[in-house]
Amino acid sequence: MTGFREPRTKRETGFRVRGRELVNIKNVADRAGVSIATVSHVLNQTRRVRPETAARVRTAIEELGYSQNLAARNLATGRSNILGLIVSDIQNPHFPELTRNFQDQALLHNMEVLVMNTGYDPQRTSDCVRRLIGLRVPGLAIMTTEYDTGLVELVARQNIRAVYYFNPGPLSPLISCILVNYGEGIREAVNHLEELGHRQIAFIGGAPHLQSAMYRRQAFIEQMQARGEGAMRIVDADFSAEGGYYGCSRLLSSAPPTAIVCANDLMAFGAMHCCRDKGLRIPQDISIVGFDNISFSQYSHPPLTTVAIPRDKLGQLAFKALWEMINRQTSEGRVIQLGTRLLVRESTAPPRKN
Amino acid sequence: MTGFREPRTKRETGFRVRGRELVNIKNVADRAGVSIATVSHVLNQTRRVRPETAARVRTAIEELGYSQNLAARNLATGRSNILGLIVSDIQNPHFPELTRNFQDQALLHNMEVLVMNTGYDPQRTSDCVRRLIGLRVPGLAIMTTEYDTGLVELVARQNIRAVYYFNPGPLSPLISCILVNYGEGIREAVNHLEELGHRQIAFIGGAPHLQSAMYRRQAFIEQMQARGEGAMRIVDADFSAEGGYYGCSRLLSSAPPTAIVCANDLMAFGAMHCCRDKGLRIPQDISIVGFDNISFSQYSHPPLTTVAIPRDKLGQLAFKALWEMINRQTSEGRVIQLGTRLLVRESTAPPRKN
DNA sequence: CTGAAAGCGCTAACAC
DNA sequence: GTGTTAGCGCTTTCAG
Repeated sequence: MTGFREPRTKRETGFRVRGRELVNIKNVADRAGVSIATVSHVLNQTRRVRPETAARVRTAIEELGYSQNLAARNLATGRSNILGLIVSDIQNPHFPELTRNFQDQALLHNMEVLVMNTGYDPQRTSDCVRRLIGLRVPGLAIMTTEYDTGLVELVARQNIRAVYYFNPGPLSPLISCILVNYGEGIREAVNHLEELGHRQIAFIGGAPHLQSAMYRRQAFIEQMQARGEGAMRIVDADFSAEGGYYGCSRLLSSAPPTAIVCANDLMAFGAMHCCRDKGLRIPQDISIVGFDNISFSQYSHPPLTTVAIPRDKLGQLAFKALWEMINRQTSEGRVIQLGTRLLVRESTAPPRKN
Repeated sequence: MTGFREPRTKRETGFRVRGRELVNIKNVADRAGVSIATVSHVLNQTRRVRPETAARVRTAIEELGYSQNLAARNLATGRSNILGLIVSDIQNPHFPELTRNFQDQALLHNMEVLVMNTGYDPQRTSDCVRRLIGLRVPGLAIMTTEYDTGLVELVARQNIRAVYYFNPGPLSPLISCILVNYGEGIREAVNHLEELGHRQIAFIGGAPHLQSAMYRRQAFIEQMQARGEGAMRIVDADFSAEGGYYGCSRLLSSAPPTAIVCANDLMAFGAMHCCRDKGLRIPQDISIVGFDNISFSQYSHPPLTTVAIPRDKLGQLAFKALWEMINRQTSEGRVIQLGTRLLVRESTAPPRKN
């Protein structure tokens, strides 16, 4: 059936065969005069090794400049030390802040984080997931609010733990989520403006197909209706500063409102800029409220009144929830509800008396 | 010497032994009625396969929901499909912009990007490199300006291609770099202010141990001296908005300058904020210039005059240089010189007449 | 155009 | 406390 063949050439010189390792665990073992098992165990501290032996191994590692091949390790153990983190827009400061906290936590547990960017495209979220599946990541933080149908199932089928930033449906030992109470935040914002005396309040939303944009938009509508306000104007933009600018310019083109609530800070920046370009002073002529409390919001001029998501916690909580599932410390995923807090700063004031 | 032992249990049921793959290349091969080799070649298009055979394989892949194990692939080929990107501060918008471009390019070439953050700590740069070496990344973009001695050598010894954001010493087929002409940028900034009539120009620098901070600081000193200006005040901060704020407050505490050049935009934001807190109007009472042209600089109020690094190109150029080396399209690394351009916006104006 | 099988570097079960 | 070795899933050489 098949021909017999001499074993292929093995490493004989110090050079690499077929582009292989410069120095591997075998070399270290030889140098230290121990078996490769011992080296492995010293490296991973997976069983007791006599101190002198361990020291010899470590010396050999040092001398040879050995570095463990993680691909091999991952293959042998069947799981990778890389976690996936998928975000909507790495250029929106909200996400770097989250990313940093997530990474810092991961680092403490010797995990790497592969950050992927979808640009708010649900299709790309699934693409990213597929790529991460190939890497056999043990866990995934999907911190985008947009997703294709079937995404959650795709992940679960691979037995990968995941934390979502939206409601992924029924929980399981593989599924957790972090839910921000967008509605409450928007309500606070509207209440604040109403209490200041505003009646013409407009809203600049995110792209209407995004879940998080929908929630905020819907909450705005409900709150305004509850207040019995008819004068309610809504434009949809795209969560970017540019979008905020153009959204605002549309609002100002006829019957300008006295206050604008923006679905995120980035759009609020754009809106502030637009207002000034039209000669409106903030907050004397028009009040602006943002959402997210990205670190820049306090450095804008005037400092932006915004609905704060506890962003320092976001990345940490996501990691923690993921880690618990990966290490099976929970029989079931978690639902983490995150409240918001209105930070009143100088971009809001009572409307001008006419 | 060693005992004989029956071969360990093999996969017999559809279940996993020792936590292994749910579906692997073998399963696909069996299902398609071909050999493993054929599946591999269909997957990677590394040799001609009869169309019908290929189709059968693809059907099997589809039906089984097979996803290639990249750890195994990487182990077998001896190189990973992950590139490392090390940045100083993912929360400084300069870096997300760079990151995004780099990642977009990488994606086009089926590469993943592992982004790591050093927080401006040179020690952490080396740590990151070591972790990436373990992953056997084929290439590394070290876009930090701070580094330990020996870093370049550490990387080169592992035969890893790298692009640096500083001058790494002699080039080699493994080493490229992107050098921003900081000095020229600072000179433009100072010239601009001088031409407006400013004589008391101060400087807020980055952390003094960083190379990029040094360059900018030095250029400022030289340019001021060349102009024969004695009234030159310099404070060192840390490239953050907070740092800019406190640096500025120190400058304003005695003999306030009429203009401030900041070593990056983030510090300029902080400085602007501080000026306003002290009752100074920008630009009437004091002019501010930034450096980097992060996307927010045009949304600040007033829009920030800044020295622009062509940031859209930065990530792309870094990737391109790396890719060329990885594919040995160049016999030698590249030195990419990047010029800057002063964007005059509304944060600068002639000094007030006394 | 296709298949068999060696081997990538490591882990972990088993033997001593 | 330490060593031997099967096997992780894949690529790729060699043989048809």
